[in-house]
Amino acid sequence: MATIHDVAHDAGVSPTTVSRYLNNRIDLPAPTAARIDAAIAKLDYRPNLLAKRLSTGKSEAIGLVTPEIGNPFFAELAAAVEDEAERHGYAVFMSSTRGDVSREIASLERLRDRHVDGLILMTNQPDDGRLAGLIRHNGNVVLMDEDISGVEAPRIFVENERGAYLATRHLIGLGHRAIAMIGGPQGLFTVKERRRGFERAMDEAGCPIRPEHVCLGAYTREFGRTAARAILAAPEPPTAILACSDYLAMGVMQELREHGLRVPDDMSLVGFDDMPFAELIDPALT
Amino acid sequence: MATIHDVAHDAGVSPTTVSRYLNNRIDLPAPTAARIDAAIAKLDYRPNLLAKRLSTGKSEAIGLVTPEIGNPFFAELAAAVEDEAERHGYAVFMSSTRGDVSREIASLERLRDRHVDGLILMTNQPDDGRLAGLIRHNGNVVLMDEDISGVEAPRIFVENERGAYLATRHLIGLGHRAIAMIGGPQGLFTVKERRRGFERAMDEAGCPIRPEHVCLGAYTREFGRTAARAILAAPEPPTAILACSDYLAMGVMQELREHGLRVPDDMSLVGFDDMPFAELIDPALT
DNA sequence: AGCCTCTACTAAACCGCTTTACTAAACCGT
DNA sequence: ACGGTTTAGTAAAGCGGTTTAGTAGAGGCT
Repeated sequence: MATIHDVAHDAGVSPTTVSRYLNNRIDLPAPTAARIDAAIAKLDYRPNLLAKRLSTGKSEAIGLVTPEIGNPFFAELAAAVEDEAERHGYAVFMSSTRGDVSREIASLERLRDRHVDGLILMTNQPDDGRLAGLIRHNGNVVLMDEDISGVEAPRIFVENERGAYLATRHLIGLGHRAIAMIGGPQGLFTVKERRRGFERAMDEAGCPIRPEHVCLGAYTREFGRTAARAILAAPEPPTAILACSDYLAMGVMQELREHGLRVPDDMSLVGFDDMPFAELIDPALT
Repeated sequence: MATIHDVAHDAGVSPTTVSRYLNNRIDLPAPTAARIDAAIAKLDYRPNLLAKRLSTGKSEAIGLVTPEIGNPFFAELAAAVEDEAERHGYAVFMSSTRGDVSREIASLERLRDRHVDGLILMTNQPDDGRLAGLIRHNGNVVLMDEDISGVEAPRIFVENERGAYLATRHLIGLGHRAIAMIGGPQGLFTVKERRRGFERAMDEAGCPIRPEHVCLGAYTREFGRTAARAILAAPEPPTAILACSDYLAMGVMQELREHGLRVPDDMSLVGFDDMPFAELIDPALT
């Protein structure tokens, strides 16, 4: 493959000139520029990215770390990230951590090793301090969806508290007073916030919250089922459930169905996230 | 950051020796190895990947090109690819083409530009020859899910013909004789194969296929709806539909629902792909 | 004429690692 | 004692760009 030297030689200039011309760091007289352009076209020259990166110290890539890329919620975010990155000439390295901290750490090491210039990090479990430490040390990390405490980094979140508040208001508006809430892992930022929104709505409406109607555990369909089972077994079951993710809601729905309960006739259900397929299931998920 | 030179100096050897030692290209006496290890630990040395890549000419990354990473079918494949790549120390650069040929071409250019060492390519539309040409020229491409004609490349496919055959047999086994088929874009490998399977099953059972019961167009939910509408409007509607992707099936389901038809009471429906959420919708998608 | 400024470049160092070709010294058998 | 082999390395040339510091020559001003 042609190198910048070949181009320079063909155009009768130095490699420096070609490099600077290609990077818009120099204004060349039209004839010279034309000669370089011609040489590039003739030799089908493409700059060697590997060399460029070593030279500049930039990898022109960002990492996108999600708990599970196969989860439509994250996949959709990933697609959007990729779109924007591409617009800026950046590549996106995606990885799924499967809730494994060591994989999250590995992605931060990729950052340190200059594999990527920056990282968009989404986690879904409480941090034991290790992530926070690494992020502080490396910089160039943006947190998304879920917070990591003790970190100074740009962060982008859903309005968790408000979302849960509105969802709960919705159920209260339908006449429900005994409402259960199912959420993700205890200690997680989104869980706390959504719970706060739920509690605020309930408080404002003067609805008591029974402790056994609040189930926290994981943002998985399986936990949705487990929690629904527990809630149904409670002495005084609720008439509505706020599931703090659509995955949870799907699990709840399955469990309800197996108990012969119909949504929304026998039990009202609201999800959180509005995943692309939420509207496809029957009944469509609120 | 420490470089290989710093390590070499600290350990009292040459950079060559450190490099060879780290790449297992040399057997060093234990004391020397220990000195190098100590120096690495002391200096917290991490090889500069950018430099390594320039030197070796390998990017240690592969590209994964999907029509839409937000589509669970591809997202799940992506997660599996990532798993395996990581096991081999490779990163995965993912991209969604949105069915845009120019994006598919761009990904092949990344291959040429050594952005990635190889490519796993999934397309979902017929190629006009441009892709085939580029692939032939670049090499190191693996085709997945969908074929591109005129290309010599490793390829991994679903058993399309057999899948459609079995699905159709299933419907026939339930007593259906008038079965419609909805598929993706005309000319696509998977479409042809699945259609062949459908036709074979129908032929074997002696069931006639009405031309207006075969709708080809796109692997989208929207086309599923359109096709279902057309099929319902046919003079003699079928009693069952084979939708050649779960996305199509979802569209069909929605349309049926809006027509007040129940699945499977009023119309049988079988999907293709077994997407992760296929079992979650109600009724669960066969 | 002499000095300054501007244009249009370039030489060479550098990024940090890999790899080829080579050597000094120790060992070994006869 | 000597030639051959093995051990334990090393020097230096890449890989292909970018960038800093600089220069030759033309033109302008006094």
